[in-house]
Amino acid sequence: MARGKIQMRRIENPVHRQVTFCKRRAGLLKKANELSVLCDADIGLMIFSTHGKLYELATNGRSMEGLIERYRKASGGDEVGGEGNPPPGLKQEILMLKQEIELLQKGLSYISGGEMGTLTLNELHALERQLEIWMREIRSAKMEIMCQEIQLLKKKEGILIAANEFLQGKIEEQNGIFNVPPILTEIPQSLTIQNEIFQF
Amino acid sequence: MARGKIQMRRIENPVHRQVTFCKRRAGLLKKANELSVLCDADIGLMIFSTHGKLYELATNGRSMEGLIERYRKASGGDEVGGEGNPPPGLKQEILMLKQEIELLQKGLSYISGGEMGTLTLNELHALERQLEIWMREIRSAKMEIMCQEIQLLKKKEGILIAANEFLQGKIEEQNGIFNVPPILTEIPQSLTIQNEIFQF
DNA sequence: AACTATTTATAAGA
DNA sequence: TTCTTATAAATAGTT
Repeated sequence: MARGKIQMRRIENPVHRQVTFCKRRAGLLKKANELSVLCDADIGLMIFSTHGKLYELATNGRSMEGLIERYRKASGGDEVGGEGNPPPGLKQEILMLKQEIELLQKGLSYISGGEMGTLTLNELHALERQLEIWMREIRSAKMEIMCQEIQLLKKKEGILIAANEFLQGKIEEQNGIFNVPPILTEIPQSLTIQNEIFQF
Repeated sequence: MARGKIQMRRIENPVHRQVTFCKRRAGLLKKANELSVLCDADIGLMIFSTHGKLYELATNGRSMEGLIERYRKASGGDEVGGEGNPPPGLKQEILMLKQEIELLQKGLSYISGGEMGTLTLNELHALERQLEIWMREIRSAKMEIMCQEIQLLKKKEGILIAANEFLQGKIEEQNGIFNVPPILTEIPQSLTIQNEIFQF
């Protein structure tokens, strides 16, 4: 928000990221406090830095524990922990997933400052390949959702344009000789919804 | 912050207060999300309106419950622990990993032909970001290992070349006038071990 | 819900 | 980290 816009995604440069974290963390805490004071709201805020350090705020003299209790009551409370339902045929799937997660756990504990040498180069390769696959799958899932959305919006667009033309006709019909210019028969590219959807 | 400053105390007019609550609540949630995305931080935010209504945010695909668990460990920390004692500070790590795995499991069950609609687009975005981070980390871990290996191999190469030269000298010395061509004083680039390592 | 005149927040640079 | 400053964002008061 200054000296140029920034893209809303993870800041790659670690120094920049750290600086921004400090500044925006302070800003966020301030805003939370202001909202609390101005509107008499109780706010609990927990911020965990990438490395796990905690920054917290509980406003109006509340304790975080108290707010957590209230959260539990307010958020629908006790989820029935019960199980009752591995859809049959999925057990295979689940076993496979467990294995994949096992690999991932190993990878994560290695990555997260765990002991060196826990993972071999080969295991790292396997992990990387797995991640690439997952990433591709996630991307295509995302794409599918977005495409559906686009289809829907295009359909809506078509309907609106048709309606517009119809109304246009009506107006011209009623006005007889008055010549009313078309209102919207084509939507400028820059306003097309795709641009919003793909900004993620 | 507009059309005039306001005092930083409870807004008395209930209508103004409600309007401001809406606007600033939206702003706060947005800011929290931005901090999370830009700096890769996990954030939990609970807002209770004056009348007790809850508004919440848990970023990066985390669950509020998971964040609360992490909060408990990070803040008070009832360090007693039963057993052979995980090196302090690692418990944080473990909690974080548990959350990541939670997210991953969700993602995997979705990916692996699970029911559509289990994951929202937002959760997919979070997953994708997480995978990208892991991938980067794995790649740099791999790089480090490979670089070490290269160092090692270069050292070995140096030693072998030196030994080779030494033996060469010995032979020439013993053979007197016989002129034996050098066997290996330089390793052709194409045979250097780097090429094998980097082909992954 | 929209609209803007202002106030704030903050990215980049030092 | 802290300060500065040009700019982007948020938002108070109004319609």
